[in-house]
Parts: sequence; C-alpha cells; structure tokens
Amino acid sequence: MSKPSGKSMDEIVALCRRRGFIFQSSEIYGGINGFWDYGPLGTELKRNLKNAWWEDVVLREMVGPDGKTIEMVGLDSTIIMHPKVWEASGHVAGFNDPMVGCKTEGCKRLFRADKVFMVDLGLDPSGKHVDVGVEADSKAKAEELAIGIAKRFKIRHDANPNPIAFSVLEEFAEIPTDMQRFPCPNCQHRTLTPPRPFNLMFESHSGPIQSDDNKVYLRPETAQGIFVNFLNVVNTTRVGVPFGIAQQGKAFRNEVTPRNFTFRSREFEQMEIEFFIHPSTAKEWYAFWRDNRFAWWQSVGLTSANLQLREHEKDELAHYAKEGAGTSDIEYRFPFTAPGFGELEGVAHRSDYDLRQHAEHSGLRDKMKYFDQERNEKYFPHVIEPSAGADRGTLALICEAYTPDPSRPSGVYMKFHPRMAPVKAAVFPLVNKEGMPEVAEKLYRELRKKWVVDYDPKQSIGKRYARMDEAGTPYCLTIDGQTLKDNTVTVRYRDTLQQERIGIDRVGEFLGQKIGSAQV
RNA sequence: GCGGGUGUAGCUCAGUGGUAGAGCGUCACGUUGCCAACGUGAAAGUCGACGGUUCAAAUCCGUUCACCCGCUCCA
Repeated sequence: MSKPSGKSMDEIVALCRRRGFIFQSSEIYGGINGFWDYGPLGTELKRNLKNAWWEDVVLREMVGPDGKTIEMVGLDSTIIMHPKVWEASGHVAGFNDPMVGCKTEGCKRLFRADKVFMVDLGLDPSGKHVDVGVEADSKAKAEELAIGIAKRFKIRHDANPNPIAFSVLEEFAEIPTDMQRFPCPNCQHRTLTPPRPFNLMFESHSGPIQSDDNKVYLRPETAQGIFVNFLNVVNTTRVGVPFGIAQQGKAFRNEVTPRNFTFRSREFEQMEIEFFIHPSTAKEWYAFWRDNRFAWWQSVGLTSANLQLREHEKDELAHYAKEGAGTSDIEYRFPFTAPGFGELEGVAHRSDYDLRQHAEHSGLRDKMKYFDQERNEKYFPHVIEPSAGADRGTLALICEAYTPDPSRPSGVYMKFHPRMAPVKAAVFPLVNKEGMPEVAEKLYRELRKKWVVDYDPKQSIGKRYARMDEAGTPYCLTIDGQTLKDNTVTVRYRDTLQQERIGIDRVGEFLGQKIGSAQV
C-alpha cells in the first residue's frame, strides 16, 4: 500500500495500544470484531474533540449567512426508540436488503438482490432459451444493458431480441431452488445463492419476553432522535426557523466488514446537527455549514493536505438529497485509505424528507408543519445536516498527530493541537530530592484544578520527556535548582524541544493562553 | 461472505517434537542531574482459543477467534 503520508498504520495502532489510546474491546476474551475501547489517553482525546464540537456548535456565538446569531440547542435522545421511527425513516426496508452471492470459484461476488435481474433474450439459433444475469437499478435499465452483456460474454441470442427482465426478488425469492436458473451478473454461471437477508440494524427486545411484538432496534444514526423531537423542541423553547438541534451519541450498524481499526466500527459515536431552514434558503445554509464544518476540522488540528472537502457527484446522492442544494464530505487521507480519503463528516441537504416521513407515519400530518410567524407561512422546514463521526475524528487526530522523528529518544511524538492534547502539561522535579518535589507537587496540584496535567518525579528527565512525547503532551514544566532561588521553571516545548524559563506564578496564565479554545 | 497473511512477556521478536528465551519497556533501590544514562534486583507467559496425534506439542493435524491485505458491502 502506498503511504504518501509516510506513516505506517501498524505503528500507529501499536502506539495506541502501548500508550493507552485505544484497545480492542473484550481483548482478554480474544476480542470482538468491530468494537473498540478507549484507554485513559484516548478517552481524554475523544472527550476533547466532543467538547470542542459542543462548545463551538452549541455554546459559542456564531453568525449565520443571514447576518443573525445562530440559534442552536442540544438534545440527548434514547438509543432505542419506537420501531415505527425506523419504518418511517426507511431504515427497516433499507437495512433488510437481501443479498445473493455467487458460488463460482474466482467470482464469489455479492449483490443486493433487488439489483439483480435475469433478462430473457429470446431463442438462440439452436432454438434454446437465452437468459443473461444483469446488475442494474431497475428492470428497464437491465433490459437496456442485457445485449451488451451478452456480447461481452459471447452469448448468442435471438437476432431481433426483445429483452424482458425478471427481478430475483420478485420472481424467485419464494422458491430458492429456482435460483439455479439464474445467471450471475458477473460471471454468468448459474451458481447464485438464494437471497439472504442482510440486516444492518442491531435488534433487541424491549421487555423480558422475546417476541416479534416487542422487537426494537438500536439506532443506526442519532439523527432520527432529533426529527422525532422536532415538535417538542419547537414547542418548549423560543427557537424559530432557522435553528439547529445538536446531538452526540452512540449509533450501531452491522457493517458487513468492520475494518481499518476504529474507522468502520459496529458501535460508534456521532456528532450530528439537524439545522432547520426555510426551503428557499437552502443554498446559503448548505454552503455555510459545509465551509464552517471544514474550517472547524482544521481548527482542531487537521491542517495538512490530508484534509479535503469533496462535493458529491449527482449519482452518489442519497434518495432524500437528489433534488437538494447538495451533499459534501469532509474527508481525511488516513494511512489505510491513502492515496484515497475516508469520510469524517457529511454535510447534506436532506430536504424535508424526514419530517414528512414522520408526519405521515405518526399520523400527525400537517400538525407537524412549522408555522413561520415572520413569513406567515406553514411548511415543513428543510434540513441541512452536518453529521460527523466522533471516533473517525479521533482517529484522524491520532493519525495527523503521529510524527516519526528518529532524532529524538522516543523516535516518535504525537503533535496534537494543544486544545486536543489528552494531557496539557507535565510537571517534573529535575531531581526527586533537595526540595524540588515539594515545589513541583504544589504546582501540579494548582494546575490540575483546571487542566489534565501529569506529575512524574521518577527516573531520568530524558525518559520523562520521551514518555510525554508519545502521549502528545505539549508542555513539560521542570522545577530545578534555579527554581528554588528565583521561582522560575523551565518550559519544554514538545514540537521544538526548545526550553525557556518563566515565573512559576505565571504558569497558569501561560497554559491558559496556549490551550485556550481555537476560534473558527 | 470469499481469497491470502499473521498470532510466543506490556512492546518488538527468537525458538522446526524433549526444562519457554532475548532486547526494550514497567517497577524497586543506589548513583547521576535537562532529553528513553548506568548498576543491582523484581514483577510479568492459559505460546490467541478448543480439540486431535504423540511417551512428550509453542512446534504436527483439524476447528475456531481476532487482526492485517485484496475483493464484496457501507441505505
């Protein structure tokens, strides 16, 4: 694999384990595929990212494209909701896509059953019926493609064929043995498995008795919790369109192949905004959030060319976004995706799809519409959704921070933005005697009232600096012989290895300046 | 779900049927005193798991789990 970033994912994973950023879940039992735990340093890092998001999105004053202060409120909805939520959102149908696989050696492809068609091409010159397998979005499309496929596989067919497509799902799902008649769209061998359900939502049961009557789902996205609370928020706060609801929380998806460390986990955490707007303002708000969110990721330390903003092509757009102002991804070039990129956050104009769906399925219908005093108009607001992955973001911070440096004892250091660094500063007595530990401990106790700081009196000073380099601690404060005479300490900078002396009474002020939250 | 690879101490690895090892890290004591210093010592291993072959298995066989790579999937 090419590594334009010059960073090895294996080494990053090893450091994460060694220093306590990320462990495999249930490791002593052999681990469990797709689940990861955060160790002491990783927990602080992820918390810093989530807190920065909350501060910058919900708490901090921000001016929108209309020149007014943005209204944003928080929400904390449950992971398990009424199952109808997921019928309304389309997840029950979407997540139950049956799949068919091809058993032929060398093919072994997997297809969504609803996209697999058998197309009848009439009689070949010897009078035999000819069918080809086609993968397409619709019957019409399959009929269009069929002759080209027959040509590619040199399958002889009727001189004037009238292609007729049959859907695997509709025609064959009930009688699995009939699948033997079905050619594989990839290799044309009649070796497809019967359709098997692929349920991407986690299921459970609410109540002690398991039955279909009390089946529930673990949410596959936090967004629906916001949509179903739309009316509650409008009715209980003084917010009015345009306004946003922000939520952080766990979501669950039975990914087919969890892979790439924490990048594709089955349990993961989202940071989502649903920003409700008048449909006529979609363009401005979409552009605003897209640019704002891209700038935010840069502000927390993803400053290199490894971060990019990518506008979606028309054919990638989700069903609810086809006619909208657009969708874009904020992407990071991880060592395991390089030279490609992996998604950190998607910013999508979801139109009024979700609110309409819930209005329909809940029976509330027009009662779910929003009444806009200013416009004297009742409507379903449109939504701009910036939806970010907290675990993916944390992983990007780790990959970005990882900086090999053979010239220093640790061989590597974690160059976190000070605002993101799990440990902000470490306090060392140069020598663990002669009154230095007492002074150092006093400083440590003072600083830990406000920041995550570390105190380490043991072993050589070089070893202590090296350990802090691997943890990504930006500042080390050392109490030495001179401190006892003039009340100054040395500040050692992680990135430059430079040192300077500052007054011990100025350390708090120094850290406040350096760590203070970044402006977007 | 398919194919390939890997799995021995916290980490990196050695160990091809016969008493489980090294370096680094960790901890303690001493020494040193601004970049993983030195000395002494200590803790630390179900050899991924289960089963089989064998007098004897980290080693051979089977199954399984996890991770990595390539497909596939990612509404």
